[in-house]
Amino acid sequence: MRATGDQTYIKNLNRSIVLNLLRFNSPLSRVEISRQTGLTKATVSGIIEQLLQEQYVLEDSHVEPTGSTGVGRRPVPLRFNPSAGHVIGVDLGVDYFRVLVMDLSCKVLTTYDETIGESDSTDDAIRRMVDIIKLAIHAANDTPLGVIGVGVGIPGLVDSNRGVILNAPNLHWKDVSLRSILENELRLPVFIDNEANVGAIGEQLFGAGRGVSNVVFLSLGRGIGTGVILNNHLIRGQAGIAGEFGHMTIDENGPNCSCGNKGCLELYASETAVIRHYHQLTNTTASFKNVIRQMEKGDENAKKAVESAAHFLGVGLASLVNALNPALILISSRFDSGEENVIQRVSQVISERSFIAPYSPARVQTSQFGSFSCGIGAGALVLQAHFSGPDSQAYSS
Amino acid sequence: MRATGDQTYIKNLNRSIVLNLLRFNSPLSRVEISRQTGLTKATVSGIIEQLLQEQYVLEDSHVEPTGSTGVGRRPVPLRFNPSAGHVIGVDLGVDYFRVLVMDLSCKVLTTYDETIGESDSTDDAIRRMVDIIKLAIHAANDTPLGVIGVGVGIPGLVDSNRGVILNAPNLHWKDVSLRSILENELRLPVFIDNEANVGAIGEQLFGAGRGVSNVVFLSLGRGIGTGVILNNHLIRGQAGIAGEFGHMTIDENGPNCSCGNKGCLELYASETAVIRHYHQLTNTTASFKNVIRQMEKGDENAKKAVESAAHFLGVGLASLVNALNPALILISSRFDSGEENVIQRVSQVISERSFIAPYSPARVQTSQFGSFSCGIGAGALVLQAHFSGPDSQAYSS
DNA sequence: AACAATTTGTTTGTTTATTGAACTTATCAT
DNA sequence: ATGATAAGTTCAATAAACAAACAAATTGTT
Repeated sequence: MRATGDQTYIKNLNRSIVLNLLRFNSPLSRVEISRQTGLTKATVSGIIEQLLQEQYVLEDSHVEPTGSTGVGRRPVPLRFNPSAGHVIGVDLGVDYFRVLVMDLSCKVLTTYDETIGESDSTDDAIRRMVDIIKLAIHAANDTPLGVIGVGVGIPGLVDSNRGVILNAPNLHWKDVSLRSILENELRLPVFIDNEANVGAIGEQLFGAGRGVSNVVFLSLGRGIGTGVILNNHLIRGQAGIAGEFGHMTIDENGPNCSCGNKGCLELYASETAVIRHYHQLTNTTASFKNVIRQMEKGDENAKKAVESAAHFLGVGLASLVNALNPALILISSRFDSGEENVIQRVSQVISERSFIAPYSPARVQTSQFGSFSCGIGAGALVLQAHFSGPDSQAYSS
Repeated sequence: MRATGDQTYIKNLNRSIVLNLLRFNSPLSRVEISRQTGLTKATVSGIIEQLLQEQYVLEDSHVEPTGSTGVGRRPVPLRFNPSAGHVIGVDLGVDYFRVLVMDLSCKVLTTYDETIGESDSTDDAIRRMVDIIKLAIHAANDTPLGVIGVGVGIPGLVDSNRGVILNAPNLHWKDVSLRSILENELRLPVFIDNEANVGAIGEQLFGAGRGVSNVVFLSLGRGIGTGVILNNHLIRGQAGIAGEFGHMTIDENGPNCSCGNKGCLELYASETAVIRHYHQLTNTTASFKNVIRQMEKGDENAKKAVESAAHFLGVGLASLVNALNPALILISSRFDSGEENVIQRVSQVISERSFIAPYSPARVQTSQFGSFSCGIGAGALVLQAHFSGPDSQAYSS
C-alpha cells in the first residue's frame, strides 16, 4: 500500500502535471500553463523555477522579436529540454539486437546494430548486450541527468511486473530474469516488456498515435504481436502478459499453431502465412520481401497471398474492434511497398464486419517508426515510468 | 482539465482511502487503519471524526468484551455503515425491467419486477420505469444520505460517457439519451452502462470476483455479453462501447450473425445456439430451460447441444485469455443444473488452447449473483462512482 | 491495591505547498 | 511621456499532514 497524500505528494503531482504538459506542448508561457492546468501563476512560477534548475526546462531567452498581437509584457516561452538526459532502448530480435541512444523526447541519436549467432547462448547474448550498452553509455554526451534508464523490447512472453522473460520461443530463451541481470550490471533502472507492448507505447507517446487514448499496435512479422492501450494505459493483465491477439482463434478447426492452439490469426495473416500461401500456389519458396517484390511486378499469385493475409487480418481486427473499441489501429510491417493496399483492405473488412464501427470507427494506418518501433518504444517505456507522476491508486479495496 | 493538487485534493484522497479501506475491511481500529495506510494516527483520527459525523462509519461502542490478547487499551472497532444510504439499480431486459433498492454494500432490500409488453413504446417503458423508481425511492427508509444515485444496466450498445443508448436491437431502442431523461425526472445522479459491464463491476466489487484485479464477466443468454475489468478498471474504449467479445469471429466462413459479421462466438455458444443445435438434432423446438431439463433426464442430443456450446465457449475464451490475461472468468447463465459440467468443460478447453495458461491460469467459475447480476451491478456502478476518490490523471495528453 | 508496562487514541505545535491579492516588469498605443 | 494591458513575482493567509508528547484504558506483577 501507500499512496496517501501529503504535501510532498501534491508537490510531485503538480510538478508532474506541469512537466508533462510542457513535454508535449512546448513552448508554453507560465501564464499559459496556469490557464491550462488551473494552478495559480504563483504555483506555476515556483514549479518552473525548480524545473529550470533541474534543466528539464529551458527559457527561450531570445525574447522572440515576434512582433504582433497584443499589448502587455511578452510571455517568456518555456520549452521542455529533451537534451537534459538520455534513454537507452534495446530491440532484442531473433538473430540481432539493436541498441538505441535517444534523448528525452525519444529522438534517436545513435544506433548500434549487432547480430546474434545461432550458436550464441543466452548468456553470451546478454553479455554482449551489456557490453554494447555500456559502450553506448560511455559514448553518449554528458548531460545533467545522464542516462535515466534502459528499456528492452522482447519477442515473447514477458512478465513486465517482475522483469522476467517467461518464454521467448523464437529466441529459445526461457525464465530469464533479464531486468535484475541488467540492473546489476548497469546500475540503472531497467524496464523490459514484450516487443509489441513497447511498440504501442512508443507510437502512442511519440509516433502515429500521439494524443489518441485508445490505440492498438500490431506488429506484423514472422508472427503477429499486439500491444493495446486503453484509456492511455497499456493493458497488461494479471501477470503482465496480456496482448497476444495474434493467437486469437479465427477457425477453430484450422491448422495447428506452434502455440498449441488451432486456427490462430497468426497462421493466416503473418509474413509466414504469406510465404506459405505463396508456396502453396506456386510451389516456390520465397522470402517475404520477395513475395512483395513479385506482387509489385504483377504476379497474381503473390497478390493473392498478400490479399488473403489482409483479409484475415481484417477479420481478426474486426473482432478486436468489437472487443476493445479502439480509435486507432497502427500496423507495423516490413512491406517495402503495396502497404497502402493492405491497409485499405484491412480497413474495409473491419468496417464490413464490425458492428461497432458505425458508432465509433477505428482508423487503420501504418506505424510511424517502422523497424524502429521496438527500439524507440523500449525507450518510451523508460520515459513513461520516469515522467509518470505519483499515481494515487485510492479505492483499490 | 483540472486534476491538480491542493489541500482539498489531498484531504479527499486520504478520506477516500480510509473510507474505501473500511468499506471492504470492516471492522478496523484507528491504529489499524493508520498502519495499513501509512497515515499518522492523528490524521486518521481526524478523518474518522468526519466520517462518523457523516454516518458513513459507526463506532462499535459495545467495547467488545472479547477477552484475550494483549495488554493495553482496547481498540475501538470502526465499521462502514451500509445503512447510511440507498442505491437503486435497474435491470432493463427485453420484456421486463427490475428495480432494486440496495444499501451501500449492495445488499438487496427491495425488488420491483415489471414486465414490458410487446406493444409498449420506448417512451411508455421509460415512463413506467420512472414511476417505479419514484415509488421505490418513496418507499425506502429514511437514511442520512438518502438515495445516492440510480444505475441502469442495458442489453445493447451504450455510450456510458454520454449516457446514451446507441442501439439495443433486442429492445428495438435506438439513440435514447436515457441518462439525461432520468436525471431530469429524478433529480439524482444516473449512470447507465451495458448489462455485462455492469455485471462485471458488481461481481468484482461485491460478488465472486471480490479482490481480483483482472476479471472477465460473461453473461450467457440469448446472446453473449462480456464485461472486462483490467487492473481494477472496466475497459470502455474510445466511445464507451468496448466489451463485445460475443461477436468475436470463431469461424470466418460461419453463418451470418445478426450483427452483420459471420461466425461470431454468439452463434455457437449462446442459449440460442443450444436451442438451434438441439432443433437440428431432434427436429423439436424447445426452450433453453427445456433443453437443460432434457439433458438432466439423460437426453443424449440435449447433452450434445450443450457440450458443443461449452466447447465453443472454451475456444472463444481461450482467445480472450491470450488477449487479456485475466485471473478469473465469471460466467452468468440461466442453467438450473448441469452448470458445473459446462464450467469444467470450458475450463479444460481453455487450458488446452491458451498458451498463456501455463504461466498465468485463468480460473473459471459461476457468477455469484446469477439473475441479479445486472441489477446489483447497476447499483455497484453508482457506488463505484460515489466512492471513487479524486483520480489524478496527471500525465495525460 | 498500587504500579509498571503497553497499547489506543487525542492534543499541540511545526512544516509545507497552494492560494489570492498586491506588486513589479515589460510592451504597445496614443 | 503616459495610460492600458498582460506576464511574472512576492508575501501573508490557509489548510492539511506530520511528529511528538500526552491522556486513556487495559493487563500483569508485586
